[in-house]
Amino acid sequence: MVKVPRGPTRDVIVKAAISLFNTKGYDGTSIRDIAAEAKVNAANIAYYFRNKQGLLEYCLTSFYEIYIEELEKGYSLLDKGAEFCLKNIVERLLRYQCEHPQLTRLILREMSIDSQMVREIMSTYLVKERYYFRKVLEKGIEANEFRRHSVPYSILQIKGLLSMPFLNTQYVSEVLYVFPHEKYFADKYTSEIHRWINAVLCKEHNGNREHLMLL
Amino acid sequence: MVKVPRGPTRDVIVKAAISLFNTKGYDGTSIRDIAAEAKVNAANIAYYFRNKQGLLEYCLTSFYEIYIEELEKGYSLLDKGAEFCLKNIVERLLRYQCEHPQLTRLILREMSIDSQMVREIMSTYLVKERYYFRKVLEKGIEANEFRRHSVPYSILQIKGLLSMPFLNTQYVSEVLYVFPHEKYFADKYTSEIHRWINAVLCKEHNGNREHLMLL
DNA sequence: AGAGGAGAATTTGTCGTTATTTTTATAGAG
DNA sequence: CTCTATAAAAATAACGACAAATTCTCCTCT
Repeated sequence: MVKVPRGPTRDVIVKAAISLFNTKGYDGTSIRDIAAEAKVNAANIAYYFRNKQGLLEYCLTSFYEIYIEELEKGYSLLDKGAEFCLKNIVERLLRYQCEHPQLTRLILREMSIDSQMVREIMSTYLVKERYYFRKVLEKGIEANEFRRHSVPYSILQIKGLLSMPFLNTQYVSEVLYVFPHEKYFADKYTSEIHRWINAVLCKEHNGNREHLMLL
Repeated sequence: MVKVPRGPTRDVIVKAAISLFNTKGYDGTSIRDIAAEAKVNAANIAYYFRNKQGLLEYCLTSFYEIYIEELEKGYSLLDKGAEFCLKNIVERLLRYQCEHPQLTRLILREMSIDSQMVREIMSTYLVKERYYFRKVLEKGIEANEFRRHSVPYSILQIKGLLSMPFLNTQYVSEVLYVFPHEKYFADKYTSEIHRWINAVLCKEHNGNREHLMLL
């Protein structure tokens, strides 16, 4: 965990860094770029975050701290039923990701690189994430709410459904064209994933067969 | 399209480049890295591919040429029904991607960066890809095979399902643990997506409600 | 006055690229 | 078959640009 001095300059730097990492990639962004974008001196970044890697670590951890908190809030509802719990988790995570689309995209991308650095930073969070998902799905099968299915595969699918909209702007732009108000996107997309949960995971379910048309 | 001299050295370079781009990212890989990995001199890369970007272009286009060909082969079966056609497309694309996991991952990652370069190289192929998917889905709705649904959203989902396994090795490793023989992964995963097509897209369908359990 | 935050300059290293040279392969003439 | 002219392929060396990190200097508060 990175310990970082506080101050208004710090937040300006973080904001600029996230934006640039997002559009140009971590390796493609220089400290000078960030300094220019944030309108601060390059040496300040070293002061606040020790070095470039420290800045990235701070961005990632500060995001995932909250992300896992949201996940845990949803998970705490497991006693109200696996389906309800899973849908709540999906809603929370999606809303949070929609509030931080740049970071979400950045993480998805940098995670796919074999740099030990990002892997190490994230691995703790990812283990937790998978753990909670697995518990919910297993509980659902146990409680006869969900059909028997391959849990790791379903986790992979859920994670994919949650990640997709942030990964490829080309495809998302088409969806956003259909859902023009971005602020409603989280809600709309949440309900789409809920329909997926109904159709693929749940056993026979009232309303399961309703039309998928949203337009 | 890039015109590139032939020769055994060229293929060695391409192989090394794909491997390194995949693990370290395009910006994170230097021409010297590639040269070292391929055990050739750095200047040869410039000789063969003009410059670093030329090398990337060659990697991407040579992949996507075949990718689109496979897509078109599947699309040509549209008169045999939208469901059949879509499943065939999925099977082809997934098999092809499984044969080139590194390139698939590389493309997914670099596409998500706002570099005009990659975007420009890929845009033609992506337009074609979306066009074919859209046609198949619209045909399916028209022919009353598929339920009415949001086509752009479904394309996003299909594309996501196809991309997921290559994006995040952490999650995939769990799936591969379940399906230990990698060569069968394409088949297994294809059948999972087929089940998705049945559950989410198709109207009432015999065998639709069978268990999803694969183990 | 002194501590700590911010800017400037310097150092060191690496990047992509190019210009040039050396080696290898190919083909034609004697 | 040999020798040489010619082109292709590969290796070498070096340039200019810019990156990150470090150090030094200046400024501003209490």
